[in-house]
Amino acid sequence: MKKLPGKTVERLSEYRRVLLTLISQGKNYIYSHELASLLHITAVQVRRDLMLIGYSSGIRKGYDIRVLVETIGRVIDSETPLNVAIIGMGNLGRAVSSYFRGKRSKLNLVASFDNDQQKTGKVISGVRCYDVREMENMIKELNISIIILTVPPDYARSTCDDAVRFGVKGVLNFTTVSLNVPPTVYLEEYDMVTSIEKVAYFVKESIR
Amino acid sequence: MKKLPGKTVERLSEYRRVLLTLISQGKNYIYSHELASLLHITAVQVRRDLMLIGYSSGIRKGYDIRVLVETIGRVIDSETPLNVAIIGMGNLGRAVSSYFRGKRSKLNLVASFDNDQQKTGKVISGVRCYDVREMENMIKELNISIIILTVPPDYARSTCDDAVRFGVKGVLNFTTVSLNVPPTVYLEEYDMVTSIEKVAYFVKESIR
DNA sequence: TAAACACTGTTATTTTATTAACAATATTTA
DNA sequence: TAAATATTGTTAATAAAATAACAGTGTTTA
Repeated sequence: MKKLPGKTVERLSEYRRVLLTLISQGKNYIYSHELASLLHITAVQVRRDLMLIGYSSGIRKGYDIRVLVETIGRVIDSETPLNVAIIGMGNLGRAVSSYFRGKRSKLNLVASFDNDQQKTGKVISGVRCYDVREMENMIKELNISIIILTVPPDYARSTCDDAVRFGVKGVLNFTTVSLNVPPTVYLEEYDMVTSIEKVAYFVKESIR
Repeated sequence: MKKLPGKTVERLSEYRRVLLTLISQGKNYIYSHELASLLHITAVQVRRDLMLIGYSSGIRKGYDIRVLVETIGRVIDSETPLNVAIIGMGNLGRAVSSYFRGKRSKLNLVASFDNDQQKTGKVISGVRCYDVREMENMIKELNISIIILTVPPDYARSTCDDAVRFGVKGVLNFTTVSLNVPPTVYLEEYDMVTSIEKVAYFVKESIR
């Protein structure tokens, strides 16, 4: 299948998230307009995304939620599970760990790293925490291909460079520092201050 | 000034973030292509964004960083500061607090809320933590117009509804639950699991 | 069972966002 | 100081994303 636009991948992930909660609530079928309204988008958007992944319900009483979840998984999940590590087990690292751990069968959170001796060697928020100096060994040994970077700003660049050198292929950067990676590595950056400022901007504009 | 596209607002916030660190490093001027490369975008993008906010350097040796920061502030910041509260002081709430507190002069983090008696009444990560039952009083008393929602999923909807009822105008939702707000309220949602899945997708596609 | 309806899948259109092109001009160099 | 260069600001072109339109077809209703 042709590589999907990033926006579509994001929405597919969101579809699955709400679909999984609907399953747990005992729902079996869902119309495109229902799914759309749960995510504040249009039904056309939903149908178009599903068209892109080649999914068709055939019937006119909505999509079979289980089948849809499975189809989305076949498209966006890796066939063989990918191993993930969190670097920096401060508040944010621990938050990410508890949000994420065990949620997706094809993404295993296999390790975390920190330089604080109080943390290393222990299991924190469900993940074993290693000393950052063990990064090279563990990335190779555990075949870690994705890191989530939640270290203090001063350590961000060097830690990322190291991880890339040790073979990591994807980086999710939550630090306030903008990183550089070679073109063979996928980098996603998120800055929560930017999100807050965006909210503030539109609030300001609306109450003007 | 006409309302700016959300994407431009995001980039302006990012420009300012890197410009502030550059100032602290003693840099005074910056070319559009330098700023662009720091954020992995093109120089045209930068110049176009600045055009949108009506900023012109006049000279050909880059933008005066201080002036640019000030101009961006005039556009995206509220004239009178906006008050912000974090609801839910778990790991994520505390992380947001330390990322954000004191960073922006026009956004004051004035309170946090939790239902854990161990936390209420104390100052946590630099912010006073109130009992959620005090939300109505405090939102009104402190004139809180923006909330950052970092509560467990089960509390997300009701907490958001309450806050909106008490007068909040902007919501930044970090929970895994998709929310509904009236059209007068601005809602921004971020799901870190989606970001991780996006990274995983592109990693998987690149190593195929 | 026939007509009305509702929903899907897909193409066409519109809108938004990004990139390219380039004239104007400050700055640098010879 | 004159020519060459580099950078900006802006318009034009392109690309990407979202929306609208609608034909086709299960499904429901009378």
